[in-house]
Amino acid sequence: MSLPKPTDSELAILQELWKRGPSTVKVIHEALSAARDIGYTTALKLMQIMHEKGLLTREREGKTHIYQPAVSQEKIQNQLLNKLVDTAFQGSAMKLIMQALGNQNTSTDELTQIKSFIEKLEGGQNE
Amino acid sequence: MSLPKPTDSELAILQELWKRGPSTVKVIHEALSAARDIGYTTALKLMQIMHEKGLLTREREGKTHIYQPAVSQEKIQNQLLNKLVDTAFQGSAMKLIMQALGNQNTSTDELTQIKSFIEKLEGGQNE
DNA sequence: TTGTAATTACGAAATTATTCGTATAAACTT
DNA sequence: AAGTTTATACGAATAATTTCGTAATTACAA
Repeated sequence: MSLPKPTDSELAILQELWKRGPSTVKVIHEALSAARDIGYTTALKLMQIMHEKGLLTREREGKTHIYQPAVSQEKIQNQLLNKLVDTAFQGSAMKLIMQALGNQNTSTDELTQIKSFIEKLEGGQNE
Repeated sequence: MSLPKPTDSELAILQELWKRGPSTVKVIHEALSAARDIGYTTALKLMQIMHEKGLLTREREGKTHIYQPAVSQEKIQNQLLNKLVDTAFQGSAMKLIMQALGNQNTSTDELTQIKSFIEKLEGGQNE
């Protein structure tokens, strides 16, 4: 049974939690406020919903709740990546990668890193 | 002024149109029906909305409309890719690429293609 | 213990996306 | 021309997401 795909707002909250570690609604609300107007109870409600869905765990600490992601960043990234590959790139990860390489102006340094990563993969596959 | 981001249903319709070329609602409806249950008027309405939004152009031919994408596949792919990089990979295309390479089990042949594509990019950047 | 501030819980409004029923219009058939 | 078929247009129901106001609860302070 797989986890529900986070909505855009939910993903923004997960990002903050991955970055900051376990946090209160207050902290997350302040972080989100930097990027856009959002009421406190809106942030609260979103986090409550995420908790119900199983995207977050929480723990009571006095009167407040401390929230944490219940899923790894990598897992969610892969979930979103798979979806994009399927819906926009005809299921071909290679197409997506080429497109990303071509249009995201990656630095020469990064290109080198990617290349050596590929070589490592090739090594692994042959032996 | 940029084009609106297509929703999931809209993207599915764009995919069919990119694949098949200019098509009627009837044809698209049949294509979508292969993947999931969807009423004819639902498909029609979606395409009408996409036309209003500027995602599709259309031309009358007798009593029917022939629809076409008003945007290139590449452009939409980049739009979605950019969004994913921003919202899920901290703005780093390289992170996304590495993640895709690691988890989408790309074949050795494809890896080679990607590598030579990178080399071409590196060449272009240095000269 | 009463009051105040901070936090959560709840419910519902607002927004966006999806779905489809019914009415209307156009073209073809007889 | 009247009837049949095929398509569009329109409006509204349903569903999913986002939003926030208000009430209840908790902890702390006076």
